[in-house]
Amino acid sequence: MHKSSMNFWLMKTEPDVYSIDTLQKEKKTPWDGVRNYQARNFMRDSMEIGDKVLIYHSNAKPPGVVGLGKVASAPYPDPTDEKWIVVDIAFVKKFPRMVSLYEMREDPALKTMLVIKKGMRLSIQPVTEKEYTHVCHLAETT
DNA sequence: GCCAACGTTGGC
DNA sequence: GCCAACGTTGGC
Repeated sequence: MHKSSMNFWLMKTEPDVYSIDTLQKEKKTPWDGVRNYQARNFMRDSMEIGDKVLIYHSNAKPPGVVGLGKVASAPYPDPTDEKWIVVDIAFVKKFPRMVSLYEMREDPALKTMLVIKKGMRLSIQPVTEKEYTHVCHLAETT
């Protein structure tokens, strides 16, 4: 059974470990190190090549969405631990400015986003197309 | 299978 | 650096 509609995601990375700038330089990377079953299942069962991704800097000052990526491979074993899996994520663009967590929280249009919920640690989250588009729009406006 | 202890995430 | 929230581990 195949899904045909495009999916949208938010994927967290700690900029001290792997930032949007590194992704821009490398153009594509295996999204390794995911050690949470729910996040793994999203990669394994729901992601499709071409899905659009908000790249989010966690453990940053401030935290927020810094740019865009896209899913660039089918799932395959995590090279750092073959019990887990990765997908490749390709660089798409770096935003002219960060859309901070604070700003997303304040925006009524984004009140359903998972990332703004207290205690939400999930490192890969589905977002709606509307949320995705709205975050992109915020990034392109002041 | 329960659940207390422990480890991790990640905002603040 | 603190600690709330959550996920995992392991004894029973």
